[in-house]
Amino acid sequence: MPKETKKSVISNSVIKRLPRYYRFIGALLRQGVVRISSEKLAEKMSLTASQIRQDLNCFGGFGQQGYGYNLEELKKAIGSILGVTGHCKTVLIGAGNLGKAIAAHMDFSEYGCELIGIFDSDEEKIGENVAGLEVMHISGAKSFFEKNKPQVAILCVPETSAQALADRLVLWGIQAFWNFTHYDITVSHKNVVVENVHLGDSLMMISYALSHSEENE
Amino acid sequence: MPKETKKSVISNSVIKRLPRYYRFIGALLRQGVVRISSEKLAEKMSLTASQIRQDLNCFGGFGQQGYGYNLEELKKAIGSILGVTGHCKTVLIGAGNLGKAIAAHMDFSEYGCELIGIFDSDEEKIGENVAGLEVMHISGAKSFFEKNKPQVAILCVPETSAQALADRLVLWGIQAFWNFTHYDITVSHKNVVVENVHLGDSLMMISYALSHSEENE
DNA sequence: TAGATTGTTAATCGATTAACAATC
DNA sequence: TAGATTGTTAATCGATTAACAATC
Repeated sequence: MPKETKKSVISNSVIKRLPRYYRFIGALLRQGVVRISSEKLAEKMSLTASQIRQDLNCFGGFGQQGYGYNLEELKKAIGSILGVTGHCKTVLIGAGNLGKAIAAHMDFSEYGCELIGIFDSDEEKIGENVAGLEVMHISGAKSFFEKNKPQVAILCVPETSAQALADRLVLWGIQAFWNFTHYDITVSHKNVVVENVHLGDSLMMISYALSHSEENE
Repeated sequence: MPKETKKSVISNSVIKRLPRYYRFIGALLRQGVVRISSEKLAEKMSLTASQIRQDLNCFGGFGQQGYGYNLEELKKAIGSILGVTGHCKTVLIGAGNLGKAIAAHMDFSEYGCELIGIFDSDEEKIGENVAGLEVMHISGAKSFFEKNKPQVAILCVPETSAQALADRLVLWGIQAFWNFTHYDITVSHKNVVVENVHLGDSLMMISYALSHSEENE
């Protein structure tokens, strides 16, 4: 029987690796693999066996000496650690190109979330159907929040409105942001969960890598 | 005069922080700030002054004792390090919801890239206008690549086609991937630049954080 | 039992922070 | 010149890797 929650504080480096484990384990299961040793998994993921064992042992002894790890068990365990079995009530703010694509593209339930409302300030977009939901005007957000108590806000608005909006959303009870804007929410709201998807930063890393690899050729 | 390229190998931790510096410096400039000390900047960015000085000194002495850093100079320096002045030729593969949104939403030139072609395998999408470009059929990609030599591929295809596609693209000369699929390109193509935008991973981090913060309340 | 492989402790490595002399 | 603040070296901290005894 695995002893859960061994360490009281898990380092951020470990946590950030969990979704990747979860993905690889899922893929292996789909291929019909039943068990795997830390060494074999390490090889597949380009990690060290040591790191895998250390990482997993932060949460409990999921393996068995001489056998390795049972993948089904492991997937369940990591899934429950990541909270994918939950359903955080989530709203999308900003139904532009990107917002719509996110709403339509993501299978929220697979990641422990549930999209329950979409808001925009543009009158033209109100009433549009996006991912099975009607876009609502932002002016109705406050009462919607009071009634439905969403915890997560997806921010897909222009940078100029992001700061003021984030302030209001926190006031209205939002506990976490999935932030697609350039605005750095963490700086002003220290006690709120923020996951930044700075697409521009990510793209710049590519131009950095390319401009510096050319030098070596 | 700043002495460029001081360290021969820059650690990844430093590089990943550069885009954030670049954003903050840009914002400060827009506010009319001319110079800043490492201490003040650290405060604004929730970092330590030490770290900022260490980071910047990997690339050269951009500051001046007793004065601090000139923001305009610094922005130019970091921009040129990041390669935003270049224009990596970029193609988008997959003109679904997400692909279209990325093409329309990103100002590629701001990040040192240039979108020169969009491909899809769905006959229905061919000819559609996305971000000023006509969607082309993937069957024409090879000759397009030979002629135009794109370096970067944005991958917005279903996971099932990602692996085979990545293999072909590498064969056709793609040097970097901006990867929006679940497939881990790095594992099979070690010498290619890969920047992953695993939106699912990012969303899971939110459900993790929320499910664990509730325990503390 | 013998072999395999974990869980865990100890050693190493790298990144961050602190301190301070150099200097604008 | 005196004050401010950098660039840089040294100290600390944390994360990764190696090693091995425990055990299935």
